[in-house]
Amino acid sequence: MTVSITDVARATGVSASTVSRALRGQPGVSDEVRDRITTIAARLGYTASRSASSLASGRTFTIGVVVPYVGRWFFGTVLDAAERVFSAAGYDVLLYNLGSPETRKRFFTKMPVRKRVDAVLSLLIPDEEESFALRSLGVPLATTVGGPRPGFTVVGIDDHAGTESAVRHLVNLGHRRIGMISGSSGLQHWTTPVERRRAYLDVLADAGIEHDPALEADGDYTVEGGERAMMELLAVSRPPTAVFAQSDEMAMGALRALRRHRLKVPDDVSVVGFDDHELADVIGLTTVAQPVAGQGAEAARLLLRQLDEPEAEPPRHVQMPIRLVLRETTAPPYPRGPQ
Amino acid sequence: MTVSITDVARATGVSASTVSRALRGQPGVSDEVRDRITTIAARLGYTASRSASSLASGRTFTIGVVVPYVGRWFFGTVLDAAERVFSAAGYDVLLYNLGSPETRKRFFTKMPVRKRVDAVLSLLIPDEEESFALRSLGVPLATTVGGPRPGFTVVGIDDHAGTESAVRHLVNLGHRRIGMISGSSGLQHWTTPVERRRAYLDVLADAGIEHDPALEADGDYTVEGGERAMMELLAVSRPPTAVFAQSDEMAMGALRALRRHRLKVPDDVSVVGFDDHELADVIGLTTVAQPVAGQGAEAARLLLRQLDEPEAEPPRHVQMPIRLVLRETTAPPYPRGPQ
DNA sequence: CGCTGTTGCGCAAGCGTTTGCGTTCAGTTT
DNA sequence: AAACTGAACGCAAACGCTTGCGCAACAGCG
Repeated sequence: MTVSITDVARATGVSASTVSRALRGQPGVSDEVRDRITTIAARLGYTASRSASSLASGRTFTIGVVVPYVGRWFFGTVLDAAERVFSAAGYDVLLYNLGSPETRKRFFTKMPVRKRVDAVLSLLIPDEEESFALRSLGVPLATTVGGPRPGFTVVGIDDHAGTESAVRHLVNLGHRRIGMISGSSGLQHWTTPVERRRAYLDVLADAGIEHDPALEADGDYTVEGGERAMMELLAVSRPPTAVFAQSDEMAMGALRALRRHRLKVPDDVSVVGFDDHELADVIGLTTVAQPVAGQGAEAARLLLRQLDEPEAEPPRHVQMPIRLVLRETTAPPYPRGPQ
Repeated sequence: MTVSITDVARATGVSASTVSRALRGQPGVSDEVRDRITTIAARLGYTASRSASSLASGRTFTIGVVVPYVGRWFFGTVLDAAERVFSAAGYDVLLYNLGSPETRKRFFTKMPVRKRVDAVLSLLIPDEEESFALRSLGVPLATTVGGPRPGFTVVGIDDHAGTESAVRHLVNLGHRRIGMISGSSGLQHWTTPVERRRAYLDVLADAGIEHDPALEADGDYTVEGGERAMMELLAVSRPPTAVFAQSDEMAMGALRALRRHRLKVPDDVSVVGFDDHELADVIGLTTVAQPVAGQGAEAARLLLRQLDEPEAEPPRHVQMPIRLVLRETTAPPYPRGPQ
C-alpha cells in the first residue's frame, strides 16, 4: 500500500539504516549512495512515517499551540505569525482551540498533548494549576499575553504603561468622567484585565479624579459585549464623556451602541481602544497599538531556541513596544454648559 | 521517565493487552478488572503514546486542516467552528497555514501530512494538481469555499446567486455605473472570484447596462487592497456611483479610501460587501451574509461521517443559505444634475 | 459427566523508524 | 608486509502500543 523505508532500501540495494541516515542528512553515508537514495525515495514518493520516527527517536517535531478562540482577530493573528515560524523550522502545529471553560478544563486534565509534542505555546497565560499541568509535560513552554510566570518564556507588553497612555490622553483632553469597558472573560487568573484596571485607577487618582464604580462595565472582549457594556454606561445618571475599552473589539461594540443612541463620536463621547485591530484604522479608532503578529513570531522563535539548546536558553520575559495611535474617536469634551 | 502501558499493567497485575483493551472500552475485559485498570492508570497519570498507537493501529486520530491565512476573519472563523467539531469527536487538529504561494507549493509537494492524518479539511478549494496530491493520501477529504470537486465533500454557497442579489440591489436603487472590487488572490483556479464576476456581468447585461472594464479593480481580499482598488476606481474619468466588493474586508478598505477622499457613503457612493463580517454591523455595511462558522462545522461533520462509514458516505456538495443584509452603505445615486 | 459455547485474559507478532555497535574494506602508516 | 586507521555500511534491538489467536476456566446443556 504505502511505501516504507524498507521499500526504498530494497530498491536502492542498501539497508534501512542507511536510508534513514541518508535522508536525514546524517554522516556515515557516501555522497554517491546518498544521491541514489534521495532520487529513488523521491521517485517512490516516500515520506517517513512520523508515528514511527517519533516512537523511535522520541522527538515528534510537533508543537502544541493552545489558543482561546482562534476566531478572534488578536489570537488569529498571533497564531498566524507563530505558525509561520514553526513551519519554516520544520515543525508541525497541533492546534487546541479552547473556546469554552469546559473544553479548557478538559484539555488541562486529559492533557492530550502528552507525548505528542516537543514544546507548547500557549496564547494566553495559563493559571497556576494549568501551568503545573503543562510543566509536567517536561517540554519547553512559552506563552504570550500576560505577566511573567516561572518556567515559561513569556512575551507580552507593558499593560500598565499602555493603559496609562490611553487614559492619560483622555484626561489631557479635559475629560473628568471617564468610563472603562473591561473584559474579565471569565478567567480570573489572567493578569491583563487586572493590570489595565490598575493603571486606569492610577491615572484617575493621579489626576485627582474620583473613581466612580458605576463607570466600569464588563464587555467580555467581544463586540457584542462592548455594545452591552456601553449601554450600561449610558444608563447611569451622569454618563461618561469618554470611554476606555480594553480591546478594540469592545470599543467597536461601544461605537455601535453610541450610534444607536444617536450620539456623536467624538463630539458627545470619546472612545479609545486597545490592540490596533486591523480595522481600527478603517473606523478611525484611537487606540493603543501593540505588535500582535510580532509577539507570536517572537514567542515562537524563543521556543525554538529553547528546543535547540535545552540547557543554554533559560525562559525569559520580553516586553514588546506599544504606542498610542491618535485617530478620530477622541476629542475634548463637548461644552454642554454647566453641569 | 514517563509512564507506559506496561507500567500500568504491572501495577494492576494484568497484561498490557488487557490494559489497552480496558482503556479503549473494548470488550473482553471484566468490569471489575476494567475499573481497577482505570483507577490505577489515572493515579499514575498514564496517557497512551499517540505515536505508538498510531503506528500499531494505523489510525492517527488527527485531522489535517489546510488554511490560507488563519489571521483573516473568514478563515479564522471557519477554522474555529471546524476545530470544535473535531476535538469534540476526539480528533486532534494539525494546522497548516499556507499564507504564501511558496509555502502552499511546498506543502503540496512535500505532503507533510502523509501518514500523519486520518482525513484532510481544506478551507480553500485546491486546484487540480493539489487535489491530485491530496487524493494520493488515500484519506477522506473535505473542503469549504469553492465549487464541486470530484472526490471531495465540499460545502459552500451559491456565489452566483449571492452576487446577483447584491448587484441587483444596486441596480434597483437606480445605479448605472457600478464598479466591482474583486480578489484574485493569486490563485487562478479558485472558482469564487470567477463565479462572482460572472454574476456581476450577468446582472449588468440583464439590466441593459454596458460593462465598463475600467470599473473593475483587484483588491486582493484585504483591507489595504480594497483601499487601493477604490482609489483606482475613483481615478477613472467617470467614477462609479456604487461599488460591489467581493469581500467585506475589501469593502471596508473601500470605505476608508472614500473617507480619505471626503466622499460621503452612501450619498456619493454606495458600497456593498460580501460575507457579513463580524464588524460589518458596526460599520453599517450592506452585505451578502453567509454562514461562515456554519460552513466550517458542517464540513467537519461530513468529514467525520465519512471517517465513520468509509463506504456508505460518498462525498457530496452542499450549499448553505445566503441573504442580502441591508444596512447603511447603500442608497439611490445622488442626483448630481445632468452628467 | 462429557460436550459445546462463552467469557476473560495472556502471548507474541507486528507497526516503521532510529541508533549503538560491529563488520568490512580501502587507504595510510610503520 | 603487517598493523592500524577511519569511513561506509549492515544488524538487531529498541520505541510503546494494538490485535489475532490460543488457552484456560466456567456455565449451561442434554
